[in-house]
Amino acid sequence: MVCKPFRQYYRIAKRTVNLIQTKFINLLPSILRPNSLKSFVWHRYHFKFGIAEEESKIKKPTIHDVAEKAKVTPSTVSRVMNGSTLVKPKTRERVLDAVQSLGYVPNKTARMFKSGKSGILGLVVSAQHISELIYNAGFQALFKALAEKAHAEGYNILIITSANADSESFFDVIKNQAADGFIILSPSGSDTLASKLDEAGIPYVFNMRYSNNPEDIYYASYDDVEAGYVAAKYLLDLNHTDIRFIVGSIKGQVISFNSERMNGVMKAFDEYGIPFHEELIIRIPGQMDESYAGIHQLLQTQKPSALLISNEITTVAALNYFYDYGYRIPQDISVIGFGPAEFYRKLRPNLTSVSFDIAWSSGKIVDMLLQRIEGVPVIPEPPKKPELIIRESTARKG
Amino acid sequence: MVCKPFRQYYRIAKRTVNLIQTKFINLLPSILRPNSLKSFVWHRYHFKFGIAEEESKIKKPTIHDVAEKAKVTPSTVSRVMNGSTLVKPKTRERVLDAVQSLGYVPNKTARMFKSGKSGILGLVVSAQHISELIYNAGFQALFKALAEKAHAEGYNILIITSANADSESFFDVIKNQAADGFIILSPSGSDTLASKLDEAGIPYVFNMRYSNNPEDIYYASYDDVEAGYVAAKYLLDLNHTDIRFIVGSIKGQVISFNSERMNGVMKAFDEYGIPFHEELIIRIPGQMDESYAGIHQLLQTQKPSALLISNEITTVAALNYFYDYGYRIPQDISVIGFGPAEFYRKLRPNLTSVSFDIAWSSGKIVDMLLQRIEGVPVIPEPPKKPELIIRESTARKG
DNA sequence: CTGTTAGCGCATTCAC
DNA sequence: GTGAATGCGCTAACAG
Repeated sequence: MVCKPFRQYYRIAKRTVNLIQTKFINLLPSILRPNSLKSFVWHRYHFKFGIAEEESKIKKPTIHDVAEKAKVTPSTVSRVMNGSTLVKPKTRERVLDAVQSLGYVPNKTARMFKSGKSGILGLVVSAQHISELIYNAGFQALFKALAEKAHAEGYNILIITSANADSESFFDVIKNQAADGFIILSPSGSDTLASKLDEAGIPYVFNMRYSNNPEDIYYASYDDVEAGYVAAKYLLDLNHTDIRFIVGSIKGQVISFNSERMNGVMKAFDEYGIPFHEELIIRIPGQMDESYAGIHQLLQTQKPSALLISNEITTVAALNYFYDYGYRIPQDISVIGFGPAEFYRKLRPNLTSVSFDIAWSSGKIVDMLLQRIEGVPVIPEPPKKPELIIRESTARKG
Repeated sequence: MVCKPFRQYYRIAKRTVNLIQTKFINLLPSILRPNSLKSFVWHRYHFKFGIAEEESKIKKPTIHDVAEKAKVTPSTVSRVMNGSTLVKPKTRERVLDAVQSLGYVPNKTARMFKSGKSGILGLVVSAQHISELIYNAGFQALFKALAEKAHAEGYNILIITSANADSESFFDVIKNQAADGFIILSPSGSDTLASKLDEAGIPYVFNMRYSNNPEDIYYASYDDVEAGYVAAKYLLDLNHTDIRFIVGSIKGQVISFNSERMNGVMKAFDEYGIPFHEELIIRIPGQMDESYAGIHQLLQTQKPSALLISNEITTVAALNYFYDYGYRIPQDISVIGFGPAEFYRKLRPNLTSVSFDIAWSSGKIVDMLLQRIEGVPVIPEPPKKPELIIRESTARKG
C-alpha cells in the first residue's frame, strides 16, 4: 500500500532504460550479427535513475511488462500463462498478443523459487568417475533407465560433478544445487554423507549400499553374494577348479560389492570342499589398457581354466587379449562376466554372464527418491537376485 | 518501513508453528524411523494464524532463523555466508555457530533467482533419442567431454528430455528450464527452433549444423564431405570398387552429415572415373539387432569387397555378423568405420576409421555457449577435418 | 472474471 | 561493522 507507488516508478524507469537500450541497438553499425547482439553486454552503459542502477544486460520482458502492454495486472497474465480457466477469452487473447509481441518467456527460476520445486533430480558423481563410468555398460544401463524414468515422472536429470569423491565434497556440491533430490553414485560407502544430508533435510538415494548401518535403506541393492555363488558354482559343476576371480580396484581397495561376490565364490568352493586361496583373486584396474596389460600379465604366468570377471571393461579387454593371442573360447578358457545381459549378448563370443535387472533397480531408486521428495515413508527394497545366463563362453573342462 | 512490523509478526508466527511441529514429532510413536520422519508431510495439520497458512512441510531454517539465533540481522548472516571480510570475527563465529546448530543451508533456488545465474548447462535431447544415444560411442565421447569441460568451468549438465523431437517440443522444454544456456542435440536441422530461441534471448548451441542459413554459426561442425572422401579414396586406392556405404536412417530420412559423407564418397568415385550408383548406399537402422539383420540381408544377396559404415553400432553389428558367419577381416571384406578413434581401436579386429576429435569439438561447443551466456560475440568455428586412421580391417583387393 | 496485496529467501544497497 | 529496507519475478489469497 505504501510501497506501491514506489514500485511502479521503478518499473517505469526500468522500462525506459530498456527502451533506450533497444533503440540504441538499432543505431549501431550492423557489423555485429543480430544474434550475438541480442545478448551483448552493456558493461559500459550503466543508467542511473536515482532509484536503482540498471543491470548490465538487456532485460528480458517480465510479467509486468506483459501486463502493462495488455492493460491488465500481472495476476491475470500469470493466470493466462498457467492456463487458468477463469479468464475472459478476450482478455486472454490480449495477454497472449502481448506475450507474443514482447517475446515473453516466464522466468523459470522465479517459478522454482516460488513453488519450491525444481523438477530436477541430481545425479551426483565425482568428476573423474563420470569420465570412466560413461564407457561402462552398467552405467549406461543405469543412465538410460534413470533418464527414461525421470522423464516419465516429469523430472530431468542434473549431472552434478564433484571435484573429489569424499563426503565433504559431495555434500558441498549437493547443498549448492537446486535439485529436488539426489541420486548419489559413490564408489565407496559414505554414511557420514548420508547423515549430513539427513540433517540438512535433503532427499537422497544411493545406487548401492552406502554404510553398514541397517537403518540406511535408501538404495536398491543386489544380492552380490548370490551372484558370486551362482557363477562359481556353475564353473565348479563344469569341473573347473582352477579359476580366477578378477575384480577392479580403486587405489588397491576392493569395492564393497566385489567383496560380496568374493564371499559368494568362496561359499561355492566351500560347498564343493575345494580350498579357495586368496591368490585366486586378481586385482586389475578397470580401464581398457590397464585391464589388457593385467590380463596379459596374469596369463603369462598362470594357466587357469576359467575366469570370473567382475567388470565389463576388463571383460572386453580379456576378449581382445584372447583374440590377439589366439585363445579359443570356451575351448581354451571359460569366461563368465558380471553385468547387463544385453551387453554380454552383444559381445563375440556371446558371454555367459551373471546379470542384474538394472532397469528395474534404477526405476526403484527413482521411485524411492520421489517418495522421499514427497515425504512419503519409503519402503525398503529387498536385494535383487541375479540371473545366470548361460551363453557360449563356458564349457565343461576337458 | 511500514511493511516491517507485519513481516516480523509473520516470521514469529511461522517459527512458532515450526516449533509446535518439531515438538509434536517427539510425541509421536517411534515406529517411523527418524529419517523418513524428517520429511514427513503434514497434510492433515494445517495451522492457521490469521496471517498465513503454514506450508505442509517442516520448513528448513532460513537466513532469518539463523540471524535471530545469532542475534544479528539477515544481512550479517548473508555477509558471513558469502565470505565478506567486513564482519567482526566474534560476530562471524556467533553466526557460524547458529548455522551449525540449525543445520542451515542457503536456499540455492533463491540464490539463483537473485543472481540470475544457475550454473547449469542444459543438454536437450528427445526422450527416445537419449535412450539410444547412450550406447553410441560418439555420444559417450561427447558426454565425457561435455561433463569434463562443464565441470572445469564450474557448470553442471542438466539432461533435458523432450517427449518429441520437433522444434515445438524442444522449445517448450527449454523455456521451462532454468539453465543458463542450452546444448541441443537434434537429429535434424531446426532453424525454427534457433530463431525461437533467439527471439526469447536464450543462449544455445547445436552439436551440428542446424540449418542451411550461413548466418547460423552456433555449432561446431565437421567436414563430413572430406570424411566420406578420404574413406572412399583410400578404398579405391586399394582397388576396391565394389563398395557399399551404409548409413543409418531415421524414418527413412538420411541424417544431414550422412548426405555429406555420401557426397564425399561420390566425389572420390568421380575422381577415379568410376560410376557411383544410388544403390550402393544402404540404409540400415542404427540399433544393434536391426543392424545385424540389415547386414545379413545385404550380404545374402550381394558380395561387396568393402564396406563403409557410418554408424558405430551398425559397425559392431557387422563385426558380430562376420564373426558368426566366418568372414575374415580384411581378407574376405574390408571395413572402414566412422567415429571416435578410441572406440575403433578397442574393437577386434582393430578397425580402420575416419575419426573426428570429439573431445575438441565438444569443448568448443561449451566455449561458444559460455561466450553466448556472457554476451561475448561468438567466433564461428571452421569445420573440423577428419583423420583417416589405418588399422587392420582394410587390405588391398585380391 | 479481474485487481490488489504481499511474500517466497536472499543479497544488496544505503544509513548509521 | 552492523542494521534497515527493499526488490528480484511470480503466484496465491483475497476482495470485489
